[in-house]
Amino acid sequence: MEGDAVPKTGRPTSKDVAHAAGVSQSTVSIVLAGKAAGRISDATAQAVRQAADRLGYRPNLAARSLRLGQTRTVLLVVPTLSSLFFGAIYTGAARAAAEHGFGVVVYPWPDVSGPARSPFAAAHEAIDGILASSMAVGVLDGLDPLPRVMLDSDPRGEAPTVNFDVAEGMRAVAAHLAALGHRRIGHLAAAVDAWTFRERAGVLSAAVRGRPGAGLVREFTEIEIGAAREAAGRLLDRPDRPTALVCDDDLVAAGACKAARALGLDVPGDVSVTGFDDMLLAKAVEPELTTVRLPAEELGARGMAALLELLDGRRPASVSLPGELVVRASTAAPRRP
Amino acid sequence: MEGDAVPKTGRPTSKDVAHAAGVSQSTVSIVLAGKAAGRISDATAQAVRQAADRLGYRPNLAARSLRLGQTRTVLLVVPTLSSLFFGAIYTGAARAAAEHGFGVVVYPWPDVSGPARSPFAAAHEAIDGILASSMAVGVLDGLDPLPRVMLDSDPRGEAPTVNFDVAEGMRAVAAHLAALGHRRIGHLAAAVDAWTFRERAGVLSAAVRGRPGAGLVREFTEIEIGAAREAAGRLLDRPDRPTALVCDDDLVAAGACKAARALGLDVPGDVSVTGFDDMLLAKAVEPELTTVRLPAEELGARGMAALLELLDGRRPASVSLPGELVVRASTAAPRRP
DNA sequence: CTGAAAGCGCTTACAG
DNA sequence: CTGAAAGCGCTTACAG
Repeated sequence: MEGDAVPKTGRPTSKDVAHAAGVSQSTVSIVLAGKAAGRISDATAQAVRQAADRLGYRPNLAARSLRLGQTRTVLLVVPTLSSLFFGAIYTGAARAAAEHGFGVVVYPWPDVSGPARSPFAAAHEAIDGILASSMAVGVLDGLDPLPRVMLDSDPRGEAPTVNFDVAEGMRAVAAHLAALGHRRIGHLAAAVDAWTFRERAGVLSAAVRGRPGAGLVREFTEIEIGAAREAAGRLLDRPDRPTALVCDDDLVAAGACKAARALGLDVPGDVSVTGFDDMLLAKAVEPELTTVRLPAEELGARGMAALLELLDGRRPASVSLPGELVVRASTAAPRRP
Repeated sequence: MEGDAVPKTGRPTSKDVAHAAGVSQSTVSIVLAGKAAGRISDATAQAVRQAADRLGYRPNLAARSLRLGQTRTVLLVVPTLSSLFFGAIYTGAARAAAEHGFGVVVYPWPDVSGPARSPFAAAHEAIDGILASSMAVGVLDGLDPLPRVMLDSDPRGEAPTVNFDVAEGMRAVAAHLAALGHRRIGHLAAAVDAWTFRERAGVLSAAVRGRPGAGLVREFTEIEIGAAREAAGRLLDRPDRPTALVCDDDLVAAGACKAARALGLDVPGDVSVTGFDDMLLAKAVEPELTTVRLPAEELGARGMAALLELLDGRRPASVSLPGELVVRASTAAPRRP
């Protein structure tokens, strides 16, 4: 505690630790990197660790990055953070990254209300790889050739993908409704040009087309409560009113329920409604929503694992996570099938 | 386009640009930092910028950070990202930061489902300052003495704060309910040890105490739909059932509505319910919630502005953002006042 | 108006 | 088993 060289400028450096422990900077570096085994005597290693502790030493990451040519940080690009869904993806990704000593920087882009510049003009562009989720087609084209894994995206692209099996989820919705006896189906489709929504529309169309006597009408809507309500109203106003409304998102389903109620229609008595995602909202509204559970946190974690493999020089397999149908109170047999 | 020295290892450096433009590295640095005025001839500056463009040069941030001793990155610590509220704070903070060339790294902490380690053990700890929101008391104690601004936190701490005026918001709720004729008030209080909730409880107690003939009962609940529903059930089961339920969060209010419905009680006919936050949920449920609008995105932006001031050596003033009462359909006069 | 040099703090061959 | 040295890419005095 006596004559330790107190570093002049705030934080102690490895040089300070070396001085305090009476060894060289190289020794400090080797010990603190956990590479002492068979190279540094136990006594010396002990001394280094104690000195580091005492001084409160933490390595300067900028220097390490510069030397190593890598930052141990990856960028997560999501369309917005105004959705629990992407918050969950981040949480999963950050957890998986932390297990490997990596950090995650999120960038909502392109986000109307978010940062205006591209992720790569931002100050924190010191990055080893990119995880991008649910991007509209072409949004990421022509950008950095950094190692990249795509989440919830068209698997036919060049980058490895980690997806939900939305096709299976949508088929389960169609089968559930068919079993209940619904024949006139309305689809409240998200007006978002992304793989997942095209996939859902295609599967639902095919499923209904495959059933004799069944018909499908479709309206597009922003994923927003007011817009969803209006779109649902248009569907519900039709002379051949659908007995079931399949929605691309729980929020859209909430809007659909509001539209039904405004027309004096009971859910699920007069019209059944299904959602997609199974985030918090599905159980907050009344009736609670029949929906497809998409494990967003796991998607983030698996995506990060794949990216870490990629950074490690391996080629990760593309994976598809099952989406599970959760039947709650918003679906029932139609009154007059 | 002819004999440009193609950099060996991927990315071009300022040295490559210097060589391509036929100048020194210093000149490149000065020009690209925008400090050429009166120091470098226009022709030279032109040549540098063209060479940089052509090579696709982008400065290595690790090297810049090392040299400058600062990273132009700040850390945003929030309790969780499983809440739209904190997503909005991030969005606002990131926007304000980007305007000044700063990046923001979010860290949900302590978050059960999030990264396990403290923000300062994480890989991305290369940071100039900290913005922390809605932390439980003492959570940030004993950490880095980095410049810090607290959001939605006790203003009596050492760090500058940027807050909502929750006291005023809660007073508006109490006045609204009083004007409607409610006398028996139930408070569904968040079981979270944070400044904002203690403030709300204190203000509501005082407001009710100040009205002759009025009474207050309080139950604590996690901010979670199932827990809120149970807590609301306990309040609604009392012989002197409250005619109005004041909730610390819209999600809690949604749970309260469910509890009422389960008991055959109409909202707002038999019991009025108010929320707090006015995030998406408030308009997704039925009836739509009377609530206090808390401008979370603005909180993030103002907080970042304050932190940037602090990093600039100035001492920002603490600010308090008004929370506005939004009257919707979940409150009405009690049937038997 | 421009260049040569130092140095930020780290890690990793290379000597010994 | 340990140390001296080089070098990652940048910015900023300092010369000229």
